[in-house]
Amino acid sequence: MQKYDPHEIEPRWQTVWEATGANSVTETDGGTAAVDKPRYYALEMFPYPSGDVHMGHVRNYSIGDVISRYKRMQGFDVLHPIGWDSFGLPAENAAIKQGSTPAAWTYANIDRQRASLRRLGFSYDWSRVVVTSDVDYYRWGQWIFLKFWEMGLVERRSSPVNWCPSCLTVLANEQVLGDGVCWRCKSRVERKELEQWYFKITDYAQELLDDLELLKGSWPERVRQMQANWIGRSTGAEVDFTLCDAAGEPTRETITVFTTRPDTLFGCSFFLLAPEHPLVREFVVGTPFEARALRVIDAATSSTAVERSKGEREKHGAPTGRFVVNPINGDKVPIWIADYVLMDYGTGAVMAVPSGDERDFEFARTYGLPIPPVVVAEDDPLYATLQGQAERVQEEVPWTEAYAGEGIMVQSGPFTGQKGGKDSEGAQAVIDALAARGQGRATVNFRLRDWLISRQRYWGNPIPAIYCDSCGIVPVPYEDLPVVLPMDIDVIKNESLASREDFLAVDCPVCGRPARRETDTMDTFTCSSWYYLRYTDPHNNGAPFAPEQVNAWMPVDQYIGGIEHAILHLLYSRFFTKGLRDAGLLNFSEPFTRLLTQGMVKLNGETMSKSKGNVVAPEDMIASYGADALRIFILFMAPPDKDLEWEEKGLAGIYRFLVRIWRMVHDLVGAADEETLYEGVSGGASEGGSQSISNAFESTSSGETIGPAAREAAAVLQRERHRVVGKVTEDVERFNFNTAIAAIMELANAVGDYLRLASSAARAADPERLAADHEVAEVLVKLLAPLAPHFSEELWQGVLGKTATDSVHTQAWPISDPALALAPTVELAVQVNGKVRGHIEVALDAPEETVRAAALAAVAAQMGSAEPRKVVVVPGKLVSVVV
RNA sequence: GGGGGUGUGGCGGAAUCGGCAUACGCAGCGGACUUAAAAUCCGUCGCCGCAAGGCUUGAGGGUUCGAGUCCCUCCACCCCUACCA
Repeated sequence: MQKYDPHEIEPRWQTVWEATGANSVTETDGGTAAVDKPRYYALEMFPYPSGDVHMGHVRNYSIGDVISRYKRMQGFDVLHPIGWDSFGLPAENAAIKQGSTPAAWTYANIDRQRASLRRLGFSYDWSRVVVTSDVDYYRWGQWIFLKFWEMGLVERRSSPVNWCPSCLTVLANEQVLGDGVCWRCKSRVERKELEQWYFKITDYAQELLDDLELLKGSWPERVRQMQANWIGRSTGAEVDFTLCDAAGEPTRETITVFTTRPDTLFGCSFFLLAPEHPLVREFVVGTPFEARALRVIDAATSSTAVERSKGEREKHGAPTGRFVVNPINGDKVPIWIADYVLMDYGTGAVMAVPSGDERDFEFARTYGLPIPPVVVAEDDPLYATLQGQAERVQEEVPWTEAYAGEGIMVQSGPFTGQKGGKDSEGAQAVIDALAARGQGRATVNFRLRDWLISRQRYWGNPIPAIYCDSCGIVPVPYEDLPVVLPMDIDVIKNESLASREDFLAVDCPVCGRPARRETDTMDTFTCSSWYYLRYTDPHNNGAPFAPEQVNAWMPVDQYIGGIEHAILHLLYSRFFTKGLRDAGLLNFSEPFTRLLTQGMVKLNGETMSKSKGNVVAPEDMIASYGADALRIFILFMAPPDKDLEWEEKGLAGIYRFLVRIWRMVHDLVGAADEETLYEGVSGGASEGGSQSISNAFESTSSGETIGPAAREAAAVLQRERHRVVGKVTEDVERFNFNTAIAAIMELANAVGDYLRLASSAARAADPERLAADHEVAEVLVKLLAPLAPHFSEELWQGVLGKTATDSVHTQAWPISDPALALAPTVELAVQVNGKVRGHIEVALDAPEETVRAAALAAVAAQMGSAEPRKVVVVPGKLVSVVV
């Protein structure tokens, strides 16, 4: 018997599988002909080539590989691709640090990661690799940009953004550190008004929200909730307030606000504008209010969006000296500037109702503004006081905080007495009254903002636009694509696309005169928003993908990745899918039918990270125990969606498990010899010895038949086999890989019990026995095939005597016969008053009366003279006696 | 503040529909084998107790013949999100 040597076995099978195209899909003629196998698209989020493969990748890709291999054995034609998300800022930073170019650094990392993924034995179709920084890919990203532009989904407009004056680029909010400095150079980030490119994802806000319903049950609830919150739909009303001139007289102009509580309109005692609101300066310049107002504006605008939301909650504001008229009651209320009003939500203007809104309440207290109560809880003493009161109370309410809940409207003119609250009858009544006068209307607001996609960065996909002095901003014609990104930009010398004349210079496609190219590149999230579509047709030279290919494979049946992408990547991908559908290129609306978000791999309760110096390198683990053991271990230690605690001893245990199976399979088919059968484990740090041991073989008179205890063990094994096949199948379907592996271990334990009792000589002498044993060995190896592919293939072809054309990975998944999993008798627990007091063994099909009698007899002693009041018989489980 | 989640032995975890809590593994302990060690194999392993027995799924209550699981109250921790009008 050969020793289990993963270091020899694993590379050998990897080479064979690649040479035979074992992991490619079976369709042959471009996917147009019907394939008799059902298709299955298994996808893991592709890696960013930031360095070596880490344990998070191993976990992510192990999950995907088990699903892929399992589905293949179930008879599916499986698409299981891999690629690299290779544009992005880290490449530029690393290039500067290492004196290299982003391209050189990126492609070197891809090569290293590719080698690691190969060593792990993942069943990728290596002929379909997609690398987003390859021109063959990103040119189609440009094509999609143009398509979206054509559809009106691209917009170039001005808005306040985070700007790093040292890096000379806009930064995403998450790239601004908590104290308002650039994550890379630590210089102070500024708010700047800049023209940028946007994708109008808000056009799809409602559909992106509605379609989350389609994903119910197949996406984690958490992710659906996060997306729903992010989209943030609010129902309410727009209300038009009439603006007064500097003298305080009403004009014909109005300012519109959005509110979710029109029922509180009578409680509006002041009116707020965001510091960035264009009207603010107009109001205060040259007035006594100017100095104070400017201080508030400066303080608010110099801080970043992040700072403004994370800093202390103290509210700052200043009066503008102007007034508006409340359309519902004609009240003239002052306009203030407030730093908690956001310019980019709603209209940038807010009607303040301090009695009904916590923030307005705080602001009113700070600046001594009135707090008239308008919606009061019925059981609040204030309700009784105000109910019949004719005169309006503008003074402070006796509350210490605003009341934002449901209640009854008071001091609200004709609406007094109606129910108030969010989406209440009162709210609807107020909307109707406003609408009748043309001063308001029901509306819906979303928190979702348009997607700012332009970056002043070199290492990204160039935006295909041209600036012409006479024609303005012009799209690059489709036939002129790709706009090729120069690979040799010297980021160390601070070179950029803007400094490259050969890139910049272009003739205007409309008028033919000299023009300049756009030098901004696209956010890398645009690259990852459609890569899964390209996998279905990765070498297409005439289009991003052919409709028949993409529609045949998509949507992805199972998507697997980290929870950190719960919002951005997954939302952007959903948007792209809907956009491309509306472009007529796709016939589906959601890209990922099922989503699994895997947990993190931790060490001593902490996330592994280079900076903490607690990284466990997969390559080291492969070197010690092999890829198969590593894969099983990472799946065994926790359910896939939970964080898992790394423990090297656990990995050694899995290695021992594999060695044990290795021996058992040899033993079952009579390929083991006493000399080597129980040889020591040679993995890890220890050297193996070669001591054989004598087993407690049951002695038989002739040595040619197995004894009664062994026969019983064989019967148990047979039942275990069917039970475990059923259990593993169920568990893999549910992604409970940890319990699937535990079940295989249980089968191994049954095999061990059997082998210990039945001598190899006795087994060899009985052809029927030998055939049954061989079958058990095959089942064991097949169950392990998705988990430990090399190990299983070696046993399949090397020990079970199968041929190379008969790979274990093309075998049919084993079938369980539930009837054969059942023992002839079952043991039932007998409870007396809820406590287990005894056990009985009864025939599987024993009638209830028999079971009942046996149970009562078994606990007669415990019951004493007491008469049973009630007896509950739960077939196959227990008998519960009440006395 | 809002949303989501988690709490079970020394540790990772199991219990899928309300039915014998602690499967499977790790660590530990005892034994066999060995000059010895490693490895392997066998046994043991929730807590208290010499035992009989009692107790045990974050705490407390409830429903039920029966609750880790369902309901109520509370505690702790984690994640996400946040001046969204």
